Amino acid sequence: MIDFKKELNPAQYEAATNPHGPVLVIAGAGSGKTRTIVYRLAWLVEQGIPPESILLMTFTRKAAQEMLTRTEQILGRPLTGTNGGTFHSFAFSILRQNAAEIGFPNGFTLMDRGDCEDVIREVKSNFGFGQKDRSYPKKATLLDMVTKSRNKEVSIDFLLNSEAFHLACYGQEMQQIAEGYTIYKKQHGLMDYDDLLFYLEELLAKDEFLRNSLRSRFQYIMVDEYQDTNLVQARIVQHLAGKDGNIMAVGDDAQSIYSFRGADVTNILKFPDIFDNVKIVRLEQNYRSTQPILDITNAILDGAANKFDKKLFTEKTWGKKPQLMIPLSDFSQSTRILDRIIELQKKHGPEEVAVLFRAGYQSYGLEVALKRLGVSYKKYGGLKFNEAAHIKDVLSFLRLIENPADIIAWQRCLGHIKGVGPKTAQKIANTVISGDIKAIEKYIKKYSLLKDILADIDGLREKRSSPSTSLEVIIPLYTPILVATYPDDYPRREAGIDQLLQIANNYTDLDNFLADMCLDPDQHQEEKTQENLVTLSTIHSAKGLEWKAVIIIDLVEDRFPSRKSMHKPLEYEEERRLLYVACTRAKEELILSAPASLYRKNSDFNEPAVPSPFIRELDNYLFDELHESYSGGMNKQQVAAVPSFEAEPSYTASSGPRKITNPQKLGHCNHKIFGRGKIIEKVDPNKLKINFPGFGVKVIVEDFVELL
DNA sequence: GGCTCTCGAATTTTT
DNA sequence: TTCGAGAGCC
Repeated sequence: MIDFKKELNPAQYEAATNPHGPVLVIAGAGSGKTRTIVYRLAWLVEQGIPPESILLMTFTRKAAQEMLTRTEQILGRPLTGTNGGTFHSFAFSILRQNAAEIGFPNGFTLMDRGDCEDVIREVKSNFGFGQKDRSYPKKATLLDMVTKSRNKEVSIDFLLNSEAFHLACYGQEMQQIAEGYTIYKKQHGLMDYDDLLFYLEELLAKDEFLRNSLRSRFQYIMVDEYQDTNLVQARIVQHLAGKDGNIMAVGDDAQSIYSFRGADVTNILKFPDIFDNVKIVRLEQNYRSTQPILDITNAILDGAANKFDKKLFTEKTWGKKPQLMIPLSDFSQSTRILDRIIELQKKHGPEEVAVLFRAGYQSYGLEVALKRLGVSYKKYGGLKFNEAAHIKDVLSFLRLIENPADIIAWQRCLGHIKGVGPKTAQKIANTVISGDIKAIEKYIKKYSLLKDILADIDGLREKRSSPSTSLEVIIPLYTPILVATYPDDYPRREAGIDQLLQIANNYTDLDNFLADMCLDPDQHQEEKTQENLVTLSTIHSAKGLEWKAVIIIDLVEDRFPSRKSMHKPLEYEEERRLLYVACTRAKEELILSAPASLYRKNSDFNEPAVPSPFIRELDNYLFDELHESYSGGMNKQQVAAVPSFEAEPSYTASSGPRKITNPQKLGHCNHKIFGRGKIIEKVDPNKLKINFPGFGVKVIVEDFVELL
């Protein structure tokens, strides 16, 4: 038996052992949220609840797996039958069994982001939109708007007016594209990520029998990261749980970082209104981080426009102050960070170090440096394995085995034939679907490769072969295409296809394999990597994880917060929460890095960079500041070495919160001694505040610089 | 209809 | 610099 009272604090205990009815757990960062869920699971099982009547909804499948594994550990026995996963994977499993009922009698194929963009392009060109207009929104933008309007459940016009006003004149056509997109998907048996949720809702709403059977099957429901659910997800939860069900929602409004995809914090706020007799439990004691780290994270939230009523506390009052590193450039940042990784791995263990960043591409420099030194790493976020062109190519063949109506896949497969583009591919596909043997023969005569492709696909469909067997047929067919298309790097891509074959070995069902490649593309990559590696991760993918030492890079304007969010208050605030999430991942050491300049591909110059406003507004007693010297070392609080006019020590933030300015508008200038610099703001009538890479911020009389 | 060349725009986060 | 879309030629 587990001594729950001893293992949990009173609030955690209350949440974990609540016998009946809805519970809302407001769990601050590092407050033992996962622990509470895990003990909740264990408690339910010890009370004699069958594990298969528990449904655990998380944001990634990785999180669900981890919770189930930890529960098994403390229970000391396997937990069979518990359903754990993401909303999307849950939706897929229900929908594939009830496809006909929602208008997909022949089943459906799940599309990833790239497929959706292809459909959008197709629809757009069918309408003939944007043919002469070079500034017409791109397919990616169009898809963004279509899916955002769905996820936020607002009209396209409303969306454009509120957050993309420059596109408002395209509203009418976008609306048509959105409708055409919906029709196209239905006609060809395709679904995107949003469809999984909306069709599930539709099914639950109209099929009372199914709804009741799911309700009686899942007596206990837990939803993690509730602040990141969107409206339709919240309604799905209501359908599944009923008004007074045994539902436990866990979340933290300060960690809401997915509003760009329609997540709505009000879900958490309205939870007590929607369900009856909600018990609210607050977890406020932080068990993860030391006090100096919490001081800085609390300060970051303090700057929020709509303040969070939250002050985390810890008993770990000891600990090192966080450090702010100012490398000379983003290029040298990689080397300096590499030094720190090695040092921190020695101190805390190789697994306990992570480098976090805003966007996937920001780790490229560091990845090159790591590879050069032969240091292995694991990376989360950024480009996905299954987004590589050659992987998508191979998967398209498999998709045609499942779903012959999948025109997008036909276009990918047949596009490799010389002289066949999207239009011809579509014609051939339609001929094949209609079964007009004579017409097919004609095409085969014209395009010799077509014969093999069709024969393989037909053969595999008839035999209903396993995913790996099918791949073994497809790979020899595809390899010549691969070699011809990518003459310089096909060996690397071949290795990727081998890896895909490894993954396929774990599946018996082609349907599930294809869906998982969209729903959870990374899981097997992770298995493949060994333990004991430093982690590189986007902040979004780092949610819910923790390390002893965390390094956050590229904390400069335009990169973090991203340029696009600078002038949109809501997005700007989300960036702040994102930084909050990043910093609260650290248990013992936190290092922030704000390079003084950024390399721009299109100019030979390193452009000066301004530290993120979130950093600038922090009081300087919260962290130690280190500057990179020209010899490559890091010096504490180094002041510019060159005699200067009114030199300011770089960004010590001594003056408290500073005004957010818009450096783009002020432009750049040249100075005889400091060289090229970025103008930050105008001070006095004739003085400028200028950031010179390597020298720091200076205030200089305008006449001494040459404006560029 | 497909392929290639040229010119213009632009650069997040994820299921 | 790179990507993507359009125009014009095959």
